Amino acid sequence: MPELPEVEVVRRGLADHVVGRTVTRAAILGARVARRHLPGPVDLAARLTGAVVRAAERRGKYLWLVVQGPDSDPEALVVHLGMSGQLRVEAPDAPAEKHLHATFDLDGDERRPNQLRFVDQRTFGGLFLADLVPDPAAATGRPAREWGVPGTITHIAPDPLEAAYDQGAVVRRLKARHTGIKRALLDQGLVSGIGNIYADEALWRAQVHGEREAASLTKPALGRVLSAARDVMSDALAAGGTSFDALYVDVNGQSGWFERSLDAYGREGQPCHRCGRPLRRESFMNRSSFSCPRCQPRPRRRR
DNA sequence: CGTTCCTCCTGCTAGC
DNA sequence: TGCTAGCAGGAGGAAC
Repeated sequence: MPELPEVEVVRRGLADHVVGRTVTRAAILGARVARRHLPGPVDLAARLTGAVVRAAERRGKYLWLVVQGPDSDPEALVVHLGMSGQLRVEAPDAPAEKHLHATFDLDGDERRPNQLRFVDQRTFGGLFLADLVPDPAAATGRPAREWGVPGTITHIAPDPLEAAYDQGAVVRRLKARHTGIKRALLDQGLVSGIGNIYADEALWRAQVHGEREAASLTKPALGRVLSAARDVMSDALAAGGTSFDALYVDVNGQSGWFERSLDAYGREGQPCHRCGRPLRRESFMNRSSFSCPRCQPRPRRRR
């Protein structure tokens, strides 16, 4: 499942293979992939045709291409991969994938594949156009984003790897949250980019159970959780960023996933890498959570 | 506003 | 063998 590191690998691939090129033809296959583009798929395709790709940007799990038509201001083609979305760069005559939802032909460069494709099995992902606005989360005294951010995703908080991220501010907001720390980590309005896998990894590193009430943790403990989240995603990016094929903007998440060294997620019954106790799996928020019964004791009262 | 719950979707696996 | 149920889960919106 693509979380911040996987999406960043995709963004880097787009920066290498798509930025600077012009969309000569756009095709949206089916309405669902463009459901968040309110004017509809025909409008989306029409507005992309002839646009130049200026940049590839990301905040948390959201990705966007800065695109600019010949007579218009730059705008954002926002892409969310959902659970199974992939962006690939391929030859236009490559066989259509089973769950192909959009194609974007890119202007001629005979040495490079020249069709960007959006493929998504579970169709939680999608594409839409948005105006670019100044980043409301820009921290004073830090470099602002050159192109701004899409206006429709200003509710998404900065992620731990970007300049606008302010860990102290997130700690202060966590101190006011009367909910489980894991639930809070997954709230993209508080800190973005963390999904179920990296939430479990961060909590394992910080030795905190996910059902501990956020507000009940000390500020230093909250800081350790957030630092662990930043570090584990940074480590995953370093490990996954090296192995993608030039023909694929993303390896699809799979090869990065298998090579990743996880300490908690999916390790039910396997020994804790710190203390040796078998890890447990708990069902929580209708999804699985993995933790060490010794290093991450459950809170006495729920939450 | 904060918080919780539900829903969207397909493919794979476990169990009968 | 073939069926069903359960599971995976990001994010938005409804409901309280």
